[in-house]
Amino acid sequence: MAPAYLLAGVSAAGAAGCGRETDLAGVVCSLGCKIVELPVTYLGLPLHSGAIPKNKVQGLVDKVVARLPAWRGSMMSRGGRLVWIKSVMTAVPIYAMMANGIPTWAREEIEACCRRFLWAGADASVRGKCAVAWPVVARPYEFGGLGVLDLRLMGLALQVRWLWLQRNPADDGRAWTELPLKVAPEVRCLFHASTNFEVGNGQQTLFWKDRWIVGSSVEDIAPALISLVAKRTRSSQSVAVALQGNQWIRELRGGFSVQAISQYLKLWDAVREINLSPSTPDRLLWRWSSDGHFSV
DNA sequence: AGATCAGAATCCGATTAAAG
DNA sequence: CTTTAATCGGATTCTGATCT
Repeated sequence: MAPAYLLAGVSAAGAAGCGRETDLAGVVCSLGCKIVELPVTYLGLPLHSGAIPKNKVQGLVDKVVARLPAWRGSMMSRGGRLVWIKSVMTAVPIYAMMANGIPTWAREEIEACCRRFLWAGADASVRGKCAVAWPVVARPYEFGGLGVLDLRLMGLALQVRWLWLQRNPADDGRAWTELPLKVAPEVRCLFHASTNFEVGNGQQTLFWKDRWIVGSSVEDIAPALISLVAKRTRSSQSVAVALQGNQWIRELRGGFSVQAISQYLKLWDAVREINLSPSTPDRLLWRWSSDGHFSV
């Protein structure tokens, strides 16, 4: 049996009284796990009840710095240092970026480290030695860069991956699928802008938010109409439920503006043509790849 | 050869956003 | 509602390339 860790704020549980303590002991007994006080390092990552403290993140930055060659590249050509950056330096933070994401300051410190190494080598200062700005270096060759990984964009992509795994109907059966996922708003925007749903039985697709009507969402077609729907409904009602006896129309509350009426008619037209096929599940498609799959 | 220019990093203060 | 952190814009600093 795989070892499991039950992580709990022991001080909080202790304050709650001994009744809780015995409950806890029962859980520990039946699960065969142990109790650790937060914060803790789990699978090489800092785990914390609140925000991850700065010194834990600093440890990650230090790990990248430690990967600099001992002689600081004084014996390496600039091309050699570039290869080192691409294959070693930028690979170190990938794991942490995938799990939690890393704060802006940490990413900038890692980039500054790579920048100093590439342009200045063993010299301490990089001022005035950079041939081109770092955002240019971090572009693919075909866009005039040196093909170094852009850590900000890679971080976004790695976070989008969680949303993809959560929403992909072809990939269900994950225990955390129904749990709320905490990602940055721009990650959600990127996911929304990059994905289409191909509706089958309509159970996995959100009627109001997802892009499922020939590449656009209800939000795109009828922005004025959206405000008449309860927030909770917007983020939970599936296409299947909404189309069942035109339930979606009953979700519209409040007075219609002229604009809303015209958008309502437009949406009515678009939705009328949709036929669900109960036997096929919905499909989630990544718009930027030919096979519709997301990969990083 | 010396002056000047261009491009980039870094520093610093002010504004804005988030957390408790 | 206050404190703290993040972000932004402008000023400064630095070096190599170019011009006179």
